[in-house]
Amino acid sequence: MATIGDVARRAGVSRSTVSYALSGKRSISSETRDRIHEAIVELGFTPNAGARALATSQTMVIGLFVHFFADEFSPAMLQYVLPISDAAREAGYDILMVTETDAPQALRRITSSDMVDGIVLLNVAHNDARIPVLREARQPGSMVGLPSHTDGVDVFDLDFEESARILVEHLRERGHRSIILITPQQHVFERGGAYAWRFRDAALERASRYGIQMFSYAGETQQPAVNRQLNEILDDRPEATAMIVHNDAAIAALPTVLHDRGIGVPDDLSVVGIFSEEFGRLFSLPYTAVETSPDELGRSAVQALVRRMVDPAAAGEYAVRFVEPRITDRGSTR
Amino acid sequence: MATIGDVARRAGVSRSTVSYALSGKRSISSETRDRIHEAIVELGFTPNAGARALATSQTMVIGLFVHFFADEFSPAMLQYVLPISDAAREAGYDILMVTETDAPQALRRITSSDMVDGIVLLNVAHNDARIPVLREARQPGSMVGLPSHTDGVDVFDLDFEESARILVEHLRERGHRSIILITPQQHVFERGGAYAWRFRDAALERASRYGIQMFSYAGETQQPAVNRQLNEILDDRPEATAMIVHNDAAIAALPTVLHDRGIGVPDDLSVVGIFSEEFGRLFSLPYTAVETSPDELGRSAVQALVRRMVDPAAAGEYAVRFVEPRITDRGSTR
DNA sequence: CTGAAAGCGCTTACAG
DNA sequence: CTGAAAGCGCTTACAG
Repeated sequence: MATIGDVARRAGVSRSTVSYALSGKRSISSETRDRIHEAIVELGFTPNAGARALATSQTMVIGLFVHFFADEFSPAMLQYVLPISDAAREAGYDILMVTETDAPQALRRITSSDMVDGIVLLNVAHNDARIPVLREARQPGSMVGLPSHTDGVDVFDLDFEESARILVEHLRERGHRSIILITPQQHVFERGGAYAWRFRDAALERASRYGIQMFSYAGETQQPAVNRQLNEILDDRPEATAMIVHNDAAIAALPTVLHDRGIGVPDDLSVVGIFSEEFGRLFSLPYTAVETSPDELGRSAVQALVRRMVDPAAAGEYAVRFVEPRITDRGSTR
Repeated sequence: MATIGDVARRAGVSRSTVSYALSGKRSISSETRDRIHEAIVELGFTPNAGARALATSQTMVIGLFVHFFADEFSPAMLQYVLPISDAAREAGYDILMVTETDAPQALRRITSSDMVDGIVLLNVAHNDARIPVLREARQPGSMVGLPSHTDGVDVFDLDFEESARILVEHLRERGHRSIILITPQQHVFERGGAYAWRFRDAALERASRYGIQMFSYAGETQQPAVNRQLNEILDDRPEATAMIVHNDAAIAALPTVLHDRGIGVPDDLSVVGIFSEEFGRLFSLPYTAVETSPDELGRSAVQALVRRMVDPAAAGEYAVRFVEPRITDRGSTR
């Protein structure tokens, strides 16, 4: 493979001149620049990334940490990964994707060997074991999901409390006084997925303030349990006139279940959910819902990280930023 | 950050000795080894990946190229990505994930800057623009999916011809003489997804050999078109007693459509498909199907690549390997 | 069993 | 506007 030395020789200049021609960090006469460019093309030269990283202490790579839980409904995760990858590339970074089970150890390995310039964490839990490791790393970190301790990192998440209030309010305005709430799976609570209780608690609080009856259930994960549970809940609560679903597996299964029972939406039951537009399209979900904006969240996390990698001093205070929930009315309530 | 020099000084040895202690490439007295180990722990030393890559010409990173088509039914892709990531890590490699639209250019960038030791391609098309670039690269390449030109790369794919034959045979044995075939979307054919016509052509060939009537349709991609089309097809072909579905979006929608029409499986219609076990679980698909084995395919591609990266000479001839289809009987035929 | 030195391929002050 | 040289942090023949 051609090195910068080969290019320099061919162009009859020094290696430093080639380097500067490449970076544009000092002015070069147009003649030499042309000769260098020619030599580069002829030799098919591309700077070696490792050498460059060693010289500059910059890898132009972002480490992306994703968890995939075998027992979870996974198609949603991709909606975060893609915008993150796109946003990174737009800023000139590549993505090192890490899916290891022992994420804290992998995080230590990747950061302390300086394989990346920054870290994005997905699936962040309330007491996330990756956070202390990240805080000790040289590289800045950014994430989607709210951990208990947010100092030293940039945090982005949907405003789940407000999302819950919007949906309860939406149903209250339409006169509903008895509502079923399907929350994420029990293990999401156990694992510390803060969005689960942030949404549930806000919904319960708002309901009780209005004297609305709310029946809360932690959803099942896998079929056929999901369908069975939905049926049991509907049997249990014939008085409920509406349903709030904060659970991907449950909402994806709901159309079939309701259809089987001959329950019409919104005539017999009002249904609202919280999911991304793309998820809704994938499963043809006809329900009014709060948009979870994975695209916006992923991109924001990368942009904040890039700002900090480029200029740690100028990036300002670390912050928790909540994306404002928007409701999309699909006519599934009345 | 501590360097190998810091460790050497602290342990009172030379840098080379530290390096050899790390790699185990020559014997070290147990005393010095202990002193070195102590110094490493005290200083929290981890070798710099860039420096190591520069010195060894090995990055221990694999480039993974994935396409995500906005108009495609995407949850299936993740089933390949995960096993690939796992298999890579087991062999000591990390994954650089590239999702760029202009994949050929990205591939050239990544390989010629020596960011990776090898390449895995997903979503390979018949006339894939990435293949010529890959063939010119220094790094070996491995892929899932069958391109028109396979020299210089390792290729893994399901045996789609045999899959089609197995399913036609399965229905023929049960006396079916009139079968609907739903193939992948039209754009999959246009884009050169060879699996689409390999399966379809083999199915048609086998059907015609037995004098079985087969009605072939290219499936729709997005809802609500998917449901509408399935209904039209069923209206069109009341004489059909069975259905073969080679289309993720269609098979995911099928339970609802059949239910709505009051068509019982297998009493009124026999249905077989071709999808992974995990995909079937995700959508609760009750259909007998050929298993697509994304796990096995992804892992095999990585293993072949690792063999070639470790010892290009010993890895032997490049080959196309087809995974043998296995049928899982879920009782949806008779 | 261990060390001194060269080299991997870049970038960037320092000089002119 | 350009060059010679030092340095980034490793590994690995070469010597002893």
